[in-house]
Amino acid sequence: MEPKPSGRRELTKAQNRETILAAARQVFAQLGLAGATVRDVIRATPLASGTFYNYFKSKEEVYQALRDEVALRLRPRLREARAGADSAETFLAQSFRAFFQFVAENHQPSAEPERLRMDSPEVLAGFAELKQDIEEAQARGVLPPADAASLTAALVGVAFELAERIKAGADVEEMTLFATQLFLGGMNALSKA
Amino acid sequence: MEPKPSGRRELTKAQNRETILAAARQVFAQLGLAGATVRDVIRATPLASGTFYNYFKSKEEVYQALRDEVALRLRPRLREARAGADSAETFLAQSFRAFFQFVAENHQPSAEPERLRMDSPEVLAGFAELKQDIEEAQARGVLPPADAASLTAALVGVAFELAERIKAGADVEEMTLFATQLFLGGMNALSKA
Amino acid sequence: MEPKPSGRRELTKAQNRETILAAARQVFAQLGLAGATVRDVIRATPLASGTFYNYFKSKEEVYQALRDEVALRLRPRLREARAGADSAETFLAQSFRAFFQFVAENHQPSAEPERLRMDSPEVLAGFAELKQDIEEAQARGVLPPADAASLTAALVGVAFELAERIKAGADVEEMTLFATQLFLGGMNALSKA
Amino acid sequence: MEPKPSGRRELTKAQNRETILAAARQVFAQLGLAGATVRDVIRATPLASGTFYNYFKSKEEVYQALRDEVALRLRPRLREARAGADSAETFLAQSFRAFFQFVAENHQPSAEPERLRMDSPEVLAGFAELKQDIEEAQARGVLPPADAASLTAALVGVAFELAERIKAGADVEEMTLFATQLFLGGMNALSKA
DNA sequence: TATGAATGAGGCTTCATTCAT
DNA sequence: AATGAATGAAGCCTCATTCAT
Repeated sequence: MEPKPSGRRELTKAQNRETILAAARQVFAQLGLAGATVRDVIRATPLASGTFYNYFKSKEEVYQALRDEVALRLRPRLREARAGADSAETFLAQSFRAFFQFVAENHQPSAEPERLRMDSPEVLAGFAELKQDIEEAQARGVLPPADAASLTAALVGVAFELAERIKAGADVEEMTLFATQLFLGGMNALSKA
Repeated sequence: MEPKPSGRRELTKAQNRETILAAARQVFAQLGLAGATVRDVIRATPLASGTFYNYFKSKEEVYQALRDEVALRLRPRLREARAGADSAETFLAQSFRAFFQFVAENHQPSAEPERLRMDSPEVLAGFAELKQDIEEAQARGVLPPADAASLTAALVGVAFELAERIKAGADVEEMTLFATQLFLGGMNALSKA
Repeated sequence: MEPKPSGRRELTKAQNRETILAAARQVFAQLGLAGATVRDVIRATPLASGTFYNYFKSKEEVYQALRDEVALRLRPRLREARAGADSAETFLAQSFRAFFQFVAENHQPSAEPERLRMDSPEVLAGFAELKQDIEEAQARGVLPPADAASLTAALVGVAFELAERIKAGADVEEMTLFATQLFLGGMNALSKA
Repeated sequence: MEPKPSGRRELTKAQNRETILAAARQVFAQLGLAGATVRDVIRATPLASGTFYNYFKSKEEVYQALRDEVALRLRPRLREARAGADSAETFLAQSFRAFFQFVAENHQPSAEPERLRMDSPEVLAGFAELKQDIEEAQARGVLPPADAASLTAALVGVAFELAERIKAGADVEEMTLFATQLFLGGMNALSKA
């Protein structure tokens, strides 16, 4: 009498997971991770409270999934941006542009300026990847030599901080140009020291 | 509802406030702002629960006091560092060194790498001050011209990100040198563009 | 934060609501509304503290539910009592008797002689109904003319005050007779004035 | 070196007590006895919290003092009203008029329609006094015979209930006339039964 | 006496989580 | 798998009251 559990069920499962993630995205943006509760997330959903636990063990797990999702969407774009780089300038400019564009597309005005925490496996992997790409580029002579770890940190720092200006309305190209020239000149100076 | 005989009267008001702040510093470091509760803070204190509310209205208020306190100790050191600068190199080197030294002295190992939120009035004022000093240094010819807002953001981003390396054990002088040269070369390039 | 295995599932929702109301009735009678706390009510129940909030938002809401419940049981009896009245005497006697009987049946010895507050919608509706019935009875000539609002107030005042004597052990019939004659004679006098 | 504790001190003491009572009157009117706290009363005062306990042991004690104060001001007026009564009509009319006038003068618009509780010694004494006066008046032939206890209850009930109408703006003389005639006719009927 | 900070019991409520349906 | 009522630990905070000054 029951219809056979076709693809319909699978779809529902995936949909429920997405429903929860979407609600969490919104709730975290409004309330911050600290302020949000599992209840808040559930309430922003047509689902029942128990259903949440079929998909996630805790608020933190959802948060983590959200961060990974971001990294998952961002990393390929960054990798691609760096892939075709045959000069320091293209390496930098394409990387910054890709990041700033992503920020511009995805940022949602949030009551909580909660800075993205960057300790999830996916995000850390993205950083490691960047460091590795820098080292390779240095080896290929595309980037001048300099301590890769510090350089990675500096790039990340500048990127995140200028991203705040993007969120506040600054122009993507302008920020890209600024960051690119800063690092072009800076790396040049570092390699001569 | 009956108070106990006490004896806690030996502690002055200011001392109690300090006691709470110290406990909060430790608790937030261990649990993070999100994870910590007012109860946790009180428990890390010899005081009674009600006493907390004689000094702070909420966890957030303590947190804010803590951030302001940091800014209050850091700002004079940064101002002083920049005050005597008669060249771009000294401006940058002394600023970075002061900041990195402060981080090295004050950082406590924390389970939560929770990045300092930078939206407290004191911290924001520190940023505004930096931007203004940069503009003045540019006017005096000490720093080459470039968009001061973006430059401030970039300096802050690099400083905070390299500070993480300091916390992880990196050398203050090394980081100072790296950052200084990065920006010396970078600003030079920017001013020529 | 771990719920215990339960077993409480045998009680239906409606039963739980009744359980809380019954406990509240008892607790309010003993401690008075002012003195009672939500905790007291919960403690007089086999339920968990959180369960209370599945049914009522506050102590006041329970109190209100209790008052309405009383009015809900009393009003039909009073209406019925007045319905068949074809003379002033039956109108009054049956009304007072119904009320005094209700009080005698339902009163529980209470530490707090807290007078029933009469501002709940249900109770007010009961008063309005009485006033209307009085006006109709006056129109039909069953009751002599007199200011209906004042008359209602007077009837209510006498009924409530004599109810105290009932609670203290006075006889229902005796009080009914007293009140009936008082108003028979009184209304007569008023209609002549 | 200290000025001798003249009458100044006595004045202050009495003033403080009055200050607290006045604050309590207001606070109870706004918040109701149940809702008001000692803190609320203190806050409505320029005094320190500890000072409260030099004058009263608890919120209830203040409340009781307030009720007694009312009874203390009302009783003499009622006694006087009845003193000169040489007929049932004057006995009733002067009593009701005195009471309604007192209500009209003293009532303050209150968020809480909290009915005056009538179990304080002072208030009960007032009732006993009334009952006694009624019995005396019956003995003198001024009032017709009827069960004095029930009659007292009925008078009180009507008086309090019509007082609500006074608070709502009804006219003192009108209510006095209504109540007087009701009881004149009513007692007459009762004495004949 | 007056003050007001300290106390800690205990009020109110929400929370994460389970589990019978 | 989905539901949602029940649970009770534990959060938040206010309260009455004391007592050193």
